[in-house]
Amino acid sequence: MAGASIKEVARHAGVSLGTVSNVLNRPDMVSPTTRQRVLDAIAELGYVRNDSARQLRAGQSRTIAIVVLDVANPFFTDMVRGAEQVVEETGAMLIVCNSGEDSARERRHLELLEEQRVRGVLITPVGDGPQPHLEKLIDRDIPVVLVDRGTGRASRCSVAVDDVLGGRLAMDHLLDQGHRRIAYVGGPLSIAQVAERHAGAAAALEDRGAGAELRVAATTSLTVAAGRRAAQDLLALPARQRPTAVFCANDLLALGVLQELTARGLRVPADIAIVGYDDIEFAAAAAVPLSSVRQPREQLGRTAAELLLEEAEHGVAHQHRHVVFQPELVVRRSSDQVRRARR
Amino acid sequence: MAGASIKEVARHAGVSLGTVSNVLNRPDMVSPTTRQRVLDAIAELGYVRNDSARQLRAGQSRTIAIVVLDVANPFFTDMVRGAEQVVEETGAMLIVCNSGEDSARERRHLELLEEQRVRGVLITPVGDGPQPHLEKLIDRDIPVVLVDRGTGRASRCSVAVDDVLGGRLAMDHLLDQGHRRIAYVGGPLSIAQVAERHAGAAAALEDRGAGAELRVAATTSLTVAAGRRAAQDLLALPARQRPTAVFCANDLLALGVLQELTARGLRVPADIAIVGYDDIEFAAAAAVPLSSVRQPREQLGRTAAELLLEEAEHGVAHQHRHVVFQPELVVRRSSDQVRRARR
DNA sequence: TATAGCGGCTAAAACGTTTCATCCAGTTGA
DNA sequence: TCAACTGGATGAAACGTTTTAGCCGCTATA
Repeated sequence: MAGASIKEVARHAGVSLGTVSNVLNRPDMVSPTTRQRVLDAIAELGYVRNDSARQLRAGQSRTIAIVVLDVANPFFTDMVRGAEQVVEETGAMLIVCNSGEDSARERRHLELLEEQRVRGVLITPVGDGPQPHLEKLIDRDIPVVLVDRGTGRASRCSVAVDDVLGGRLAMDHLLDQGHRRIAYVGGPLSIAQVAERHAGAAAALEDRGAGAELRVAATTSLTVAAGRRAAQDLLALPARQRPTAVFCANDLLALGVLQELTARGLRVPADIAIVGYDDIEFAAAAAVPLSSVRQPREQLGRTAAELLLEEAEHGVAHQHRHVVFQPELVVRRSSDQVRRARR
Repeated sequence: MAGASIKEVARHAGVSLGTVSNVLNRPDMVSPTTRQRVLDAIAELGYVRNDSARQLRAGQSRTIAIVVLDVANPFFTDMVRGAEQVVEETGAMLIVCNSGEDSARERRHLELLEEQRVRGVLITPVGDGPQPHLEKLIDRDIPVVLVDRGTGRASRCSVAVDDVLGGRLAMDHLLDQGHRRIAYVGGPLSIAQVAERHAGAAAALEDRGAGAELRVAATTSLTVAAGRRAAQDLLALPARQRPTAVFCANDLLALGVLQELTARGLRVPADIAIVGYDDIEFAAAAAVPLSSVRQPREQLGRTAAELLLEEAEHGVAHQHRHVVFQPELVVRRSSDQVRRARR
């Protein structure tokens, strides 16, 4: 029972091998009576298609992969859910791979995906430099869509949110609130999003921040724990260098900073204001509700998946596109001086 | 360049097909000089193994799947990370599938996984009843390990946390704090964890809760949004029926309840106390730090993966095991009457 | 000197599909 | 009555691996 092949089904139903295949793939090309005989045989033998053989013949799988930086970061899981919606409508399967911000793991995953001849890859790449493994996929005509990551490259589609603008929004807001010593918490800078959000903040400062300064507190990853450590570093500074506001590269960091500051007895935003990035669901529910730069998380995943499917379908005729969404600042208590007064 | 097969590599290196295969799979069986010739050819042609063909021949893939109830729930992503650690050490690949608490999607995923002849499946099943698709996998000798879900069945391994005990811990704590009208927020009850946590709470009440009552506020899913709706329902009750404490089936619900109560101007824990379940990272960082029943999230994933690999390796010789971890109550401000007084 | 053993390699079969060229028996049209 | 077509089925080839049996030339042993 376990492991009947198409051949045994054929024998059992007294028909040829090709006929069984037809029943499976274009049922209306076979007469109702034989079709039924075949279906009965299938049911009786508990036959299940062997996808390896199918793929081998087809040269391609019906699987699409999404490679994210951190599967435990709600920003990415929301993105995954968006992509899922689109992919599953087509009967394909979305598999989720986690690079964990580790470029060796990323490479390993891409190698395996290439061996599997996946139909396409959605990826938020770890590094910012040249991406030989991605190029290799593209050489093989496996469509690649960069997610949450713009690109000048004409060789692939991309879906991104304007991170420079996001950085500007956050910085402008903090400057508006009267802050003059501001820290940017994030890292590693090799992650493009981290660098661009910083660039935006720096540009805003440049434009109008006479007398203001932006210090970088580098982290090694984008997690709550890293945020806590960064906060410790900031608190170790001499009082007159200590920032009055912190802009974090993502919400996990911001939550970590918030936890550590609170644990050390500082008040947010009275002593130090915080702005995060992503606006994950938990930002609004934090001990002090977190101001954050909102990204259209599910939309990002949906759009990326749509571009990928389009490319997979149209092949060479496909025109690469670069979709850029606008972020939006959501001000909550963690950076709101007015409410602070009211508190 | 895109799509060289082993055959072309062989021709290019002037050697037979089997030799190339040997270079790939048991390099020391082939002499250094030919080995190098083959490796050169591989590099030059950009050859990449075709996993479909490999699997077809092997009859099995090197992929392990984990099917979770909600990929956006940090509890599950932590579990996934635990499983990843173990699986990747073996060179296999872990693919993450999301059933979204939807049994049709779960079935669809299992069908696809079966077609792919995955080496094994880690799953937190949606329903509690008989599980025909799981049985089907097992009939096919595909190992299945139930995660976060105990079972009496002898036909598979399982890894779980004692949910009845967890429910007891939460309820005992609330009773200790003097609460007498308590609500259990969770659902659907067809999810075993939901039912067992409730059972534990009910048992605790039975044991010692003279004069106390436990009302069930059923939800349709285990999300923040569902928690908010449940809180609205509770607030719609006449004042004298309104509970003074809420025990939630997971932390997402608890955060939702917390948000809604706060938005409606109620104080936590003064007006209503809350205890959650899972102790996800965000529980401690919530507006009011959340008491929660802690589960060993990553450990759960690691152990499950280890059991699965063991079964996959030893085949029939394998003895099914059922590992049960103990949960632990973490009391924070959301249910702490002492701190409430101090506040 | 015959024999056995061995390292290194080859040739061919097998895995389970899908597809393509054929074939066959009816039916239609002239 | 014959040719042309048609719907429904068949048989075989092909996809790219891995594995197994076997071959060949060499060395060590008796």
